[in-house]
Amino acid sequence: MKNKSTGGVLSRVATKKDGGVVTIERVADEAGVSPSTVSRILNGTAVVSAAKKAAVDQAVAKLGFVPNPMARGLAGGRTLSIGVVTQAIDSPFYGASLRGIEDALDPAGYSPLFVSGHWDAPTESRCIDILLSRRVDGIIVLTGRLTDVALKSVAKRVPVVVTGRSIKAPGLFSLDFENFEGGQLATRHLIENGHRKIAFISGDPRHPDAVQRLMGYRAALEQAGIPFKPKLVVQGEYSEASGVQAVATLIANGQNFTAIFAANDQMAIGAAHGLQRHALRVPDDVSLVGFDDQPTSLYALPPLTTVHQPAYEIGRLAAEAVLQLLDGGKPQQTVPPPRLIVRDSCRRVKT
Amino acid sequence: MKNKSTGGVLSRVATKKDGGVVTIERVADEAGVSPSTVSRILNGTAVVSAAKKAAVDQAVAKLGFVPNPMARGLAGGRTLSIGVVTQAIDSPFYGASLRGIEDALDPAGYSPLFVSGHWDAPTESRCIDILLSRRVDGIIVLTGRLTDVALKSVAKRVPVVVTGRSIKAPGLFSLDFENFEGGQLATRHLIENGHRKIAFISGDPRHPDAVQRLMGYRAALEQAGIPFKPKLVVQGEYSEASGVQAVATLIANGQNFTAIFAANDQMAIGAAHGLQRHALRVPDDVSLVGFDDQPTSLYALPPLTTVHQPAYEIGRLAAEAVLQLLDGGKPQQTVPPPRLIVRDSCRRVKT
DNA sequence: TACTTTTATGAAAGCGCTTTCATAAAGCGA
DNA sequence: TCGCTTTATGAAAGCGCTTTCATAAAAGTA
Repeated sequence: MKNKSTGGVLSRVATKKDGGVVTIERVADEAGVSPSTVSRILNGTAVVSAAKKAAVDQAVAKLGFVPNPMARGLAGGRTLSIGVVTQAIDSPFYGASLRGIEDALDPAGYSPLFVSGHWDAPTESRCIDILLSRRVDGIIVLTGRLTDVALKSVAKRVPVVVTGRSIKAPGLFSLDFENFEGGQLATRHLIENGHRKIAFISGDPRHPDAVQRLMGYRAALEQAGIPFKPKLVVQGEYSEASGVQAVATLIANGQNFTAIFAANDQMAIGAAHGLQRHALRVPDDVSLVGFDDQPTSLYALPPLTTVHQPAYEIGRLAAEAVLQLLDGGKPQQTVPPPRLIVRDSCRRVKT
Repeated sequence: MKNKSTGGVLSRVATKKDGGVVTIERVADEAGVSPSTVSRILNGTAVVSAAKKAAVDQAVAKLGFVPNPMARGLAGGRTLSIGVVTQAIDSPFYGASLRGIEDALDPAGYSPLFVSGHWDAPTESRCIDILLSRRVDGIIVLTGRLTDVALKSVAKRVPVVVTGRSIKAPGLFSLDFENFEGGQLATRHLIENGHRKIAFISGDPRHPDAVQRLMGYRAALEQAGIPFKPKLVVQGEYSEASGVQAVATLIANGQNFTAIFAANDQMAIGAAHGLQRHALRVPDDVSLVGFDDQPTSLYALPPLTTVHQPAYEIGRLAAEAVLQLLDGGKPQQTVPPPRLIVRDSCRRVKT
């Protein structure tokens, strides 16, 4: 009882006195049943008489027994761990998703194993190898550069959930955000505010989501009868620096614009920065819209109008989906639709 | 050979055709030696004749053998995984450290297992239990709220490296950043620029690092012969929102100040925001210094002058330290000293 | 050459758990 | 009540690896 203060395992694992590590066998002895029975109760694998169950539960509590995940994994072929391939563990956007994953996995007794792909297909492939070699029970891929084919092949080994695209395959579930609609939403907002010369800072065209946002931008333009002007589109790479650079390019090219829509918040922040270097103020001279709604965008100066992407939610849903896949179920989750968060970085333009 | 394209394990693990999973036994058969010998070669546990080693190496390559970490862990008592207790996996600051940890652990064949403590001692304690129950070989605690005593007790079970404080104990290594000096540095910079009314937005007094930064602030004041004014210190909690709030408090209290030093960048950004709400401009009306040098601070408007804290480096060093601890060595690493990064958020004040 | 000591290698015993497989007990219909 | 299926439980066989322990061969000593 004295150990209660520390809360749990902390006081029991690998303690040599009191006769060594608490194993399932010791629990069985204590409860007067066989190890098989203990295992069955622990995993709910079979019906066991109420009396024995009570005895075992009590023994488990008394001894502070915690099953050894390694032994479990070896014997049962499961590791209770889910591999998560993220692109950059320190990206503000992915961070929220990771937390969502953590939160969903924890109650199910699963642990996430994070690896970073660094936006690079070979690295990502290596990451998956590492995860596979660690025998994870399932894999979550947060966007990434891997081809659909490669993913499908991984899905033949373990259940896979991938975000940011939509493919269907056995053992594979994809969770796509409506990037097209998001792009449309943002652009439309600008148009409704009277803007007609709207620049777009795009992401890497190898990202499906970047492409879709661009398509959304073009669609909104078209719907409003505004001709698409290729020169107003500059390619960035989702970093602040590339946002700064994009603005420099736009201005160097002598482009005329009253608004900028950046394909993510980081580039929008960079753009704000770049604009300031050219003595252009947001929103007085140029309106600005971002994409993602990262927590910090609320504190940008001025606070950034942006398309909200439910990063935390996406992580949570992805985790729930693998869990279902593992259960042999058919996941059905869908990501909430994009919402425009209107803040102070846009201004109505007089026509 | 056809499998080469995917790069590795991907093509081998758990493949049922070709006779099932490749085990050490199959390798042994292929090489014409016993499993023991293969194990010895794989781990370098004993001297083995060059001929057999060559045969085994070849068999390993041919079969694409990858040892099962679970079996390894069960048999050898090691998991080749390191638990990492972070406070918030989605904090921009910790992200960099996590990447540092990842980078240092990977080449050694170890994998990090991340769990979030959410700045809460009981949660943190539970996290450690989870890690322990997963039989991690070592633990890295990034700051956190746990008492020194609790940490020492954990260190009795597995090697522990903790950042953000300095305690000495067997099996425990601490990696402290010179927060005091950092605080001094920032404050001194402000003083050198003619400021005498310098407000300080502190962190939670339960964080040793927050306290030390405050001490540094006071020390710099004292050295300059500026009397310490308690009313100029407002407590925040390391979030943007609390920075906004702190400025509001300062102003509501009718405090007079020409500069603000915030104990972290997030609060500094919040403060900039709060100042703007009161029509105060940075740096024209109020100079601002942060702490941490988060990547985004470069893109704040104006770019934030701040104290650089080598987050990535800290993670890397911590990981190297656990690895050494596991090796039975005595880690010696020290964190690089704080550096002031001067950007545009400060202005010289006329005296 | 006959002996002891060292060395490379294999056989086998676990690590702690899950999961058949077998079995004794219980339930059931007639 | 008897023979049948159903059910709860235990014994035991692994999961894939590491690590004693034992042993045959090699090396060293006198």
